[in-house]
Amino acid sequence: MPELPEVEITRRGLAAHLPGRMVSDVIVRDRRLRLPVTADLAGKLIGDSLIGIDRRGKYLLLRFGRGSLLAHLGMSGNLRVLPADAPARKHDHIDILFGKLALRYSDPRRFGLMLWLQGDGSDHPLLAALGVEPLGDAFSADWLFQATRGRRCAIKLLLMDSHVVVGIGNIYASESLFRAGIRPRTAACRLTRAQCARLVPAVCDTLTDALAAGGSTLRDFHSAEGQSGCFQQQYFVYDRAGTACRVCDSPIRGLRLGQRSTYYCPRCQK
DNA sequence: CCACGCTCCTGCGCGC
DNA sequence: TGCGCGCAGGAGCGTG
Repeated sequence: MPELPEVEITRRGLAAHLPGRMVSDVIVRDRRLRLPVTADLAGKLIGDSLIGIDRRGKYLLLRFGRGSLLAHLGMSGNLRVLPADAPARKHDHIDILFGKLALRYSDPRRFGLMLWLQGDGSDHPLLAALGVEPLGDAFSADWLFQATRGRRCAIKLLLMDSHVVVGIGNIYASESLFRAGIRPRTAACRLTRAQCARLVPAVCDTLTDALAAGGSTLRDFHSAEGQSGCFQQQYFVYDRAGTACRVCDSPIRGLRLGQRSTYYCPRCQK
C-alpha cells in the first residue's frame, strides 16, 4: 500500500528512465478508476515529451510540455517501466508508450487516479487544498503545535488528514506515534509542545527509514516486480496486536480509530 | 470550520 | 476442498 515513501521511490524509479522521451502511443484498457481516466488521453500525450516527475504528497505529477499528468496509486496501484512489448496482465489498465519502453499503470482495486491537468495543475482542487510536506521545512514542532490547537480529533487521525500534512497513511501513522511515545487516541489539542517536538522527528525518521529500506530493494525499475521493500520487517507496532513490543516486551494493543486498524504499545506510549 | 461515517474495489484469509 | 463473509486501505464527499 503506497504511502509517501513508496510514491517517492516510484518517482525516483521513473525519473531514472523516462525524462526526455517522447510519447509514441497510449493504451487505456480500463478507464474506471476512482475518477474516470481523462478522455482521449492519447490525444493529449502522443508527440509530447516528458520533462520531469514531481511528487506532492502521494500524488505524482508527470510534467509534459503541454501539461501535467496527475497520478495517484490509491491502495493497490503501481507504475512500472517495462519493455513496450511486455504482455499486459489482468489489472494493467494503462500503458504510456515511449518508443521501446512502456510506463504501465496497474491497480487491482482501482482506487487510483490518472488525470490530465492544464499547466502545472497546482490550482486543481485535488492539489490546492493539500497540507504541508512532512519531509519539508514547514513541518516543524512549532507548526504542529499550532496546527493541533482547537482540534479535538485523535492525533492519529490528524496525522492522516492530507489537508493538514500529506503522505502519512495508516501504517506510518501508528509507527510514528510509537516512535514519539504518544498514544494514537490522544486528542490533538492536548499535545504538549514537548510531544510535538518528539512527533515531528518521529514522523520524519519513520518516513526516511522506509524510504531507505524500500529504495535499496527497488533500484531496478525494469524488474517485473516493483513491490514491497523490506521495511515491513521493521514495524514496531503495525499489525502486531498481541505480540511483544520490540522495546519493552509488553503486548501490543490493537483498536479501531476512524474505521482504521490502529496499534500501540501501552507501556511505551502515554 | 469541525467531526465522523460512508463509499469506491478486489484479493485474501478465515471459519464452517 | 469450497463457499461466503469480513477486512484491508486513500481520500473525497455528505451529513449533522
